[in-house]
Amino acid sequence: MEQARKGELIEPADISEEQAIAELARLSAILAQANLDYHGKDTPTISDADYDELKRRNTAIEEQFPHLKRPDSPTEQVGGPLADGFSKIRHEVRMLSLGNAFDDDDVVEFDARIRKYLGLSETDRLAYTAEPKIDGLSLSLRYEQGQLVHAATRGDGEVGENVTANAKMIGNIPQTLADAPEVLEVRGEVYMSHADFAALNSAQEVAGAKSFANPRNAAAGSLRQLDPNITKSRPLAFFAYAWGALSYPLAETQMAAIARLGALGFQINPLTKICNGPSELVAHYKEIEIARPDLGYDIDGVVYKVDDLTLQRRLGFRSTTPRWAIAHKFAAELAWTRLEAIEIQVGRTGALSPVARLAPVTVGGVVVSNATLHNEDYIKGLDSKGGEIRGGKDIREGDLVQVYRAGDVIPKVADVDLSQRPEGAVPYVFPQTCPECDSAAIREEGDAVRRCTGGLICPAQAVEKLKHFVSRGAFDIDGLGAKQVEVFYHDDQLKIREPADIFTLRARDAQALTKLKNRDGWGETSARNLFDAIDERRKIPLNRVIFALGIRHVGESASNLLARHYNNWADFDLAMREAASQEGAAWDDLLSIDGVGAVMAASLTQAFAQEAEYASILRLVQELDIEAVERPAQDGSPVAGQTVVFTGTLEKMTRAEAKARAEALGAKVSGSVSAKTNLLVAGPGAGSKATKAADLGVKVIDEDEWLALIGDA
DNA sequence: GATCCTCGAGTTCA
DNA sequence: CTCGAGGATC
Repeated sequence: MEQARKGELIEPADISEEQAIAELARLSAILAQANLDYHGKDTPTISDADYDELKRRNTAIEEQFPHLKRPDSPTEQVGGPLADGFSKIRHEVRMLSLGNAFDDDDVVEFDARIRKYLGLSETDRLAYTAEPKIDGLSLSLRYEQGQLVHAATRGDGEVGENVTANAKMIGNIPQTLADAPEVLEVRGEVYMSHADFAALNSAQEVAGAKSFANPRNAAAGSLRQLDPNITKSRPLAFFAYAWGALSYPLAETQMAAIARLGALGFQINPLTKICNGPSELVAHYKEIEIARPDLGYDIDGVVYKVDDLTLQRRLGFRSTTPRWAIAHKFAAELAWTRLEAIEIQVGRTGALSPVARLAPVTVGGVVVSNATLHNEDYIKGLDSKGGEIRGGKDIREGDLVQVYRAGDVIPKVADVDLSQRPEGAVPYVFPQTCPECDSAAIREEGDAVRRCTGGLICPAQAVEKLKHFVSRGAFDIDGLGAKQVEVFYHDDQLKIREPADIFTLRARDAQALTKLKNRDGWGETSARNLFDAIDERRKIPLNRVIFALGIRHVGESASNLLARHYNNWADFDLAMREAASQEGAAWDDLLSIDGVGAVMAASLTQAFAQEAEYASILRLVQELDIEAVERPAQDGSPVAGQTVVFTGTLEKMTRAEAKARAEALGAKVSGSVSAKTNLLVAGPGAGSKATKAADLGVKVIDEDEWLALIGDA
């Protein structure tokens, strides 16, 4: 924020009215941005002192020219996120992502998988739709009684951002629909054409504004404007290709449903075509690939979907992707650049990860200067099973390497040009000791990663553990992000070396020579806010605490299972210590949890058996008020005391979730159907268990009926 | 024992 | 987003 430097400011008293107008606009923008940075990110972009100074200046000018006060004046904003951007909208039907195919074989496999799942032979007819995959950003439009009521971005698939006002500014999105279902969510892609993109960028240049790297960035930037008038001035368009919630089905096939959307007034892609079998799909893919440069908009692949909607329903979903669709991606853009150095990073679990430092190069519209090298074998040109990658060529410092962005995101090294290898380049020697703490770095038999054995002695591991501790699914303390934790770790006075230290920070600050509020970038208010935010988190649910401990193999999902099983800290703590011998009732009980195996159990109990680590855990727990997870009353639950078996694919919950939920309701969950079974919940793909249940006269219901039964529909 | 699926851990850049 | 690996299922 260059312009925010105090030295460049003119004294308010000297400025003209014109200058005041410009200055108020500028201050309002800077302060709004600072607010966003402060609340939304780990590191404030300007110090508290600068912030206060700018705000004072704003007030002074407003007092001098009251009539120039802006409607969005910073003085009118009371604390809190001034514009946390957009409100949130929960999608009634989740917005999923797609699985990927990278070559023709993947497409053949996709078809084979579906046929197997549906019980079709190779010769049975199975139609797919194939359409270009637009490279923009997805948007969900909700219409009620034919009126556009809201528009939301994909977000994390569950909750998106409310961009209704902006969506209404997009020319080819209808605001009203004639003859549509009472509820209709239309999904599609917002994009910008090449011509419009070029025109926008030259206009930006003339106006002295920054230009966009590519049409997708331009489209994303234009849709996520707080001022809809800016969106209006940007040439955005929308292709419809799917739907979410619906009051009645649009058609019986994908193709007909899309045609219906076209008839309702949405732009649909003319290159959508019915294909029978993998060879026709691939043929259409090649056609689209040839047409690609002349389409006038960016696409990054071709999407295949099972055409028959009944079959789509039968195929259902995996956790984040539908089984009935796949995206066949075009080869990623490649670029050659020099690999300047290989550096080693140490992660929370001690994993040594090699990273390539590259001479900056543009790949797919983004400047890349780092790339992941995964592990020791990857550098050598070996894959996990001892096979070869890059034709077995190893990577050396100084090499000319070809990089691409996997999934258009993560930079990787695709190839090495041996003819350009500098003379004297030697094979990379992977360190055998931790570069941060010099402890031995050991690679377990059969493991791909080498790990630092320093444990808590290793500063890198300690810092990464702390970063994990304050991360989103864990303690998530406002104003204490990864950056701050690292600073505090190294601070001589306010040292935060383990989680418990966070909670003693306020008390220790009171004793410190230089109090936090007197330091650079801090002030009275921000220091107090931080201490308050920390105190607010003392009361915390058990599952978050377990996750925050950062025990290897125990992530968010396992923490939820454990918390539900043990219900409160005292019981969990006791069980972990009793199970330390890795035998006996407590150990068996731990392993009986669906989703917990021997490896995870051993990792867990070790953390509680190891003296220093356990002491650190106790110091933390002492500072907290850990909430037991709610265990719904079991009395009167419709499944209390019953034995339930799940089989087939569950679509709305994982098997582990289903089991935990059923147990919470007092049911016993078993793995096989027997005479004692009361109920079988069968998803698609159920096999022998369903047959056996029928033989034994056990009641069989599907997932939806189950959810309705337990009142979770 | 093979195979499918999900989770955990690590990674980049705007 | 992707890889590796743990866990469940057949």
